[in-house]
Amino acid sequence: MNYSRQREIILDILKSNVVHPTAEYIYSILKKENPKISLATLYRNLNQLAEHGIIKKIDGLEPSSHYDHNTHAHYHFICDNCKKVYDISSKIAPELVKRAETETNFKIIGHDIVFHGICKDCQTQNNIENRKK
Amino acid sequence: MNYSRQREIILDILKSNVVHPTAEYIYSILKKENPKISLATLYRNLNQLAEHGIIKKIDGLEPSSHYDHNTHAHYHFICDNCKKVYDISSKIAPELVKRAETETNFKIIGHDIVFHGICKDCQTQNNIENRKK
DNA sequence: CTCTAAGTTGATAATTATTCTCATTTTATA
DNA sequence: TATAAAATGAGAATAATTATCAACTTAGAG
Repeated sequence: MNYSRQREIILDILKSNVVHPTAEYIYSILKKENPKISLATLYRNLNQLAEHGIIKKIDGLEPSSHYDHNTHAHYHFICDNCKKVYDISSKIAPELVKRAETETNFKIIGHDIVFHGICKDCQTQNNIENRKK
Repeated sequence: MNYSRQREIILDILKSNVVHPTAEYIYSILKKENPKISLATLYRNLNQLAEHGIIKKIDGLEPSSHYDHNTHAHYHFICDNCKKVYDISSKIAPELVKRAETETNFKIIGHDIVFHGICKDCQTQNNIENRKK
């Protein structure tokens, strides 16, 4: 990764923000310092920084939502290979929420956990033909 | 909510699927039974079913990604009112992952937790002027 | 029953977030 | 300092989702 002034500014903005902003917000700050900067440059650099582990991209299960008829409290697992989404039961939930509430003093109404890794099918058969995306 | 044949079919498809599908996948099935059905109808009904708590929409923090310079293992809290995203530390993580692995036999590589509720600012000041979206 | 208001639909345009393309400029190094 | 690789800005393209609107359904009151 070569040096770039733009990337440095983007990283500075992220470092000075506690409430992990969206690309849109970062861009609004960015333009003050560098009105010519392109939105593509911002996205390119955010992705690049994330790939190099310098920042983290926070989102759920990529671009599109998934829909689940099971409305009981439970968690999800998405397979990195075949992209299928499985259920995981949630016995640990109440303890988790209590700890988070104590730590923050926020009122916690709900939470979602998404695990990812390799599902059983993809572990056993070297499930390349089902690779997605 | 009035009865609708389309909504019934959509719910049936969801109920017969263990690996919580995307709208796109549901639509592909849907068209076999009812080639005239509109994509808008699908999305309308998915949202409606979710609002009524009949199904669950699985995704992260709504439409746009957020970016975080803190790459240490930690969780997030998003305020339902002002939409700000805060960090929460993650002492419970190893136990959580171990339990999920035992339950599923999947290989778990990572996980994300997103809590939501009302942050401290929005609890104390009745923070209506900061309401977002 | 049957009339009517509210709910729902299909078709398609619009919107939002993000990625792609490509000619130009910048960076690192031989 | 020449040059290959990397990065940029501008704008077009894409993907997922929502909005619009006239026509059709549904449910309940009479």
